Amino acid sequence: METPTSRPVTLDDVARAAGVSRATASRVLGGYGFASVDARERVGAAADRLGYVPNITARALVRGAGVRLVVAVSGTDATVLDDPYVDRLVSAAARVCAPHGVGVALEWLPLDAPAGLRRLGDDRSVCGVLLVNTTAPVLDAVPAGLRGRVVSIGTGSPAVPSFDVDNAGGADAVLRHLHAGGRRRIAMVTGPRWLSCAERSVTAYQELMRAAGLPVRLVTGDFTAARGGRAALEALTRWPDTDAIYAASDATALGVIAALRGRGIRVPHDVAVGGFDDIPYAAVSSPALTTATHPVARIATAAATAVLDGRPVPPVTAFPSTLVARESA
Amino acid sequence: METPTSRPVTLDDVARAAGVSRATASRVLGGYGFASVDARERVGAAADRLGYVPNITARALVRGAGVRLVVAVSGTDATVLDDPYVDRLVSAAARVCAPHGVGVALEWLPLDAPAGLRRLGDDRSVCGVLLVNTTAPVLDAVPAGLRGRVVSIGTGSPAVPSFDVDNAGGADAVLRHLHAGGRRRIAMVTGPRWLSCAERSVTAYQELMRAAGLPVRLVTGDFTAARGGRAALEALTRWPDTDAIYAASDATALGVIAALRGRGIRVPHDVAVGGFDDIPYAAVSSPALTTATHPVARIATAAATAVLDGRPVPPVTAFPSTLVARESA
DNA sequence: CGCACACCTGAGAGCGCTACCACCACAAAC
DNA sequence: GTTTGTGGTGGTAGCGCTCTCAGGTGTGCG
Repeated sequence: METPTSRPVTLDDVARAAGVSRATASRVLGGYGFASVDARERVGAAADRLGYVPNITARALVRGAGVRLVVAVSGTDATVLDDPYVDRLVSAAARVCAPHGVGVALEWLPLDAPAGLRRLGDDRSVCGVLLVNTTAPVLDAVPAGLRGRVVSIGTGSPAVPSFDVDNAGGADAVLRHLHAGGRRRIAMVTGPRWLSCAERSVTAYQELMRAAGLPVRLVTGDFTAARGGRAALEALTRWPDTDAIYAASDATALGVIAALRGRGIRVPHDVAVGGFDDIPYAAVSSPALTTATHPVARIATAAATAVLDGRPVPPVTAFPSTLVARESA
Repeated sequence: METPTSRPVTLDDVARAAGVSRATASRVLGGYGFASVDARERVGAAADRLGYVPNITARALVRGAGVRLVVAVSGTDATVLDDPYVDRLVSAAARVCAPHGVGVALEWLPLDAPAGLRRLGDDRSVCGVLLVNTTAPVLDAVPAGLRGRVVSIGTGSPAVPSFDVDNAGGADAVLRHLHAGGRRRIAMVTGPRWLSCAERSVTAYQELMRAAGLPVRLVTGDFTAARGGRAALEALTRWPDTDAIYAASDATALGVIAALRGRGIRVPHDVAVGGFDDIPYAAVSSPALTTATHPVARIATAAATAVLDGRPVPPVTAFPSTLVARESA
């Protein structure tokens, strides 16, 4: 601020201005070790008089700390990065990381790519990794150097702690609501079948149907609206008496509703529709979508915080999912 | 990979393994300066045999380059960071930055806060700033040290180049479509009035209405669905004969449609609704939303690339917005 | 033969910071 | 008086990398 030259202000400048050594200035600004009240005051004053901002890069280098948190999303191709769910995750992580001087990078991790993970483990500028939508083989391939710096959002494993919504609980809540509403021939549009965390809601569906003596009607989806619409039509073709459709995501459910409307099928009169996620648009769809909550931002925040803190975390952290009953079911 | 100790592989290790100096190894791996074919091969082989990954932090320090790109979103409070639009921006930026070893941080920039900007300018670990939804005063407060490293998404200024969708063009396209459909009493739900890039669509609306001899009916919104719904009701109360509503965002439009449905007003039969953004859910809403495209990811990609490249960019880059006619209008 | 001009290489000086270590002053304990 | 802290301080060795510079070796040309 005061420097006539535009040369950035360094710790040396502050130390000199305060009449102390660089070591003392570092101690004061870093808030560790001893420093007299006098020194603290002089350094503090000099620092904000000069507009000193510590150089995160230099600090990270000497401390051996990373400056990037990588969000690695597994999937068959790079289009998995286009999912609004990923957007939300990245955004929440970037918000948590900002005050720590850490930035977030987003990468696609091919399903069969331990190589990509190894590179992340060997990269000293990476302070942590958030594995998203990953599978057991990928989790098993996590290199030792990454242990403790990586958490999974979704599928977990003994080696990698996981953060996720209670998929089974959320599915259960919506399905019971459907059942309580008198629906007895409930089809489900799933997420990608290779995604084991998504399979938990499929399992919940299957168990509930069997327990209630109801038919199991599964159609594969991929969380997108377009695929959801096609899946709904497919379900109706295979089982014309279907009176409810449970979709594994709200986007899927919205696609389902649109497809049903296109066929002149009334929701919820003819077919009830339930979703999962409670995205902002669920409340304003027509009809308003009955769904279960998925606190994506909170999950990402917790996961990023865990990595940033570096403290050990429990192997599984499940966030509760609660029913939001609206009009569609 | 081969190292028995888990000590990370450094350039020194590679150089030693290849039997050359660190300088030569650096030249080969950095791809600059001269290096014999022999040296190139030996260094390359050693590098991937040892699993060498350059330490971005050290490189950034010596080069004086930053490792973070900050997305700073202006607004009256921190809730502006919850907007899916911001999520999309951050995610796209994070994707572009990843291969460059740069991470993205997300911050809220209070509307009256040049201080926050100055700190970013003095921070040597910040390689660039993406200013989002900002205002002229903020733009004027951009410190000299940040010039050339900052671009704006939305409002621009002589000092800061901007990237944005052609707001006026998109608004125009939707409004003309409304007019062509026979609508003559068209109300508009705006974005936040302090946001000058959003005001461009308001201006387009006003000009078109005046040119066509139609009444100007403005209600203030804030891009959210909830506010859109309230705004629609307000418009209908003030001007009961309104036959079309143009919303400044798709989220707003979805809220408008939900509110109209709640009042038993048919869309588009009684009131036509047009939006702006063409979010994924616009295609599956009921009725499907007529809107104009807003290539958010492309804009963010271009903006981030511009900052990363560091080359001068034209003062204004406008991305075309095209009409997507669906059912709601 | 000498000179210019390629191509190629290694030594080494930092980038800005942290943290280890040695040191000093002074007070309390022996 | 000596020992043992204990608060406070500065010197300085790096963290891993880039890049300048000085110094090679070879080839073409006057």
